[in-house]
Amino acid sequence: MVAKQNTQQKILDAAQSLFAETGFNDTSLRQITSLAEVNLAAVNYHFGSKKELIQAVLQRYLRVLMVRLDQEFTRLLALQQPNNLTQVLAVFVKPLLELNSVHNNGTRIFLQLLGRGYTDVQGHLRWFINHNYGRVLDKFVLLVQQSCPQLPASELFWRLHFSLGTVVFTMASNEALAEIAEADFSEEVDIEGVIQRLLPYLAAGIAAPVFTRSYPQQLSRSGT
Amino acid sequence: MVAKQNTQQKILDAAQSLFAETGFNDTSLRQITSLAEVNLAAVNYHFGSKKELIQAVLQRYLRVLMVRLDQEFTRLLALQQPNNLTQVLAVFVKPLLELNSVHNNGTRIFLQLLGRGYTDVQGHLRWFINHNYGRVLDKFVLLVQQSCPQLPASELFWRLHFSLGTVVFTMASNEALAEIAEADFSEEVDIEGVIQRLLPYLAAGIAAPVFTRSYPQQLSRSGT
DNA sequence: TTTGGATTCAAACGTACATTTCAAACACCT
DNA sequence: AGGTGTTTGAAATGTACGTTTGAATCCAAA
Repeated sequence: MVAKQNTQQKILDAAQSLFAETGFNDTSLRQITSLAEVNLAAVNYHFGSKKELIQAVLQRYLRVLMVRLDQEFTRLLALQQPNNLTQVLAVFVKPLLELNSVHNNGTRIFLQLLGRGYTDVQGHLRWFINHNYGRVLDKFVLLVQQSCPQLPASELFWRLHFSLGTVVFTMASNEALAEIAEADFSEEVDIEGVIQRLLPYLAAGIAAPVFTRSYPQQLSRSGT
Repeated sequence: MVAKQNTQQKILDAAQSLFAETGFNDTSLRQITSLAEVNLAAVNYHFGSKKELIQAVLQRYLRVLMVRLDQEFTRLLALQQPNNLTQVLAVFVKPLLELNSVHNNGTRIFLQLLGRGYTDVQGHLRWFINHNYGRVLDKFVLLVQQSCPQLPASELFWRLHFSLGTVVFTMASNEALAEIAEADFSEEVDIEGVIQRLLPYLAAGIAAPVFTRSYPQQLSRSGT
């Protein structure tokens, strides 16, 4: 009984690190089982397939995160008043940082996994999250809508996905960026610092004045 | 002579589409040569290896784009005065759209390739671009610095990479996003429209007020 | 028309992968 | 202690990949 849990945990722990670092497709079961020090067949025995292992790795975090996010969103919605956009975005911070209780560096690993998932296996993770947690995310969209009533729905759609891209890419490149930042500015980079740098950027981007047609015509005045 | 060019072109054309759609690692030479209707060995004969094919695909666009960007950056720098940030960002638009003359849908394909390259093969493309075109990009950073003199260098570094993430992720997910947008808002989505939507978002994010330590403490007080 | 380098072709090579198999080892229950 | 269902182990299976090979074919210059 203990042994089974142990093997599953060892696989999950090894898998998440390799997945976060190298991506899902570029990490082999042999690398995972070798790092986890378990037999190659253990993955298929305990999880069925590589695909299901990927889901299990993500679910370990998503389950915890989404419950917490749902709480926060529901709380803000209950206030029955428009909330400041930065406030709305800031509710992500605590639930995300609490993922460190799921596992060491859980926040960083989860966000890296998210980045990998959205770019590696095109469309799959997007569908999975929307299918399982769409109701939670709808609350978030509603909150943003309330705090930016001037924003058309389609513009909001694009800007939220721009923001998703910002987060996801930043986290997928986290290691490289942190290295450069430490070399060029000798500043220590932890995941919380990056998140805090992200918030004002995202808030300003989402709430930016909307584009009007006259805009690009002005720009291209010196040519077509 | 004609035949050789023809085969190389056919390979490049087939490869770029598949790379953009499926990613570099998840596209096999067999898929490429099958779509191009050439022999499997042709890739290794004409390009040496898959890695060199990837570089050739990217270089076809990078060469054209970087020359044009360099022109624009140099022109703006010569003005000897701070330029509006939106103006600086807008200089990307024309050179990017001119990639459509390299190939049909060249702009979309190149940006998708860029997205794939920055996330698929971790660090490789970043190094390649920095190594070959670092001097061009430095001019861009200088321009942004001039238009946002209040921004510390390290903050600028992060925000430019946030922006890179926004662009790159948006383009890598372009197809999925366009589908959703058309289904939910029945709006036609072309690459130019996405770029024009991106500009105000990026400009606002980059120029956002800088984060201060007291900031999150204000937030938890329930309102600004 | 012959020649010789450039290109194409079918086939094979070696490697790595996810998954399966089945016997051995294990843990728990009576 | 003995039997049962669960877990582990080493090995094999079949598939797909990037690359290589060497003969066949093409094509322009002699």
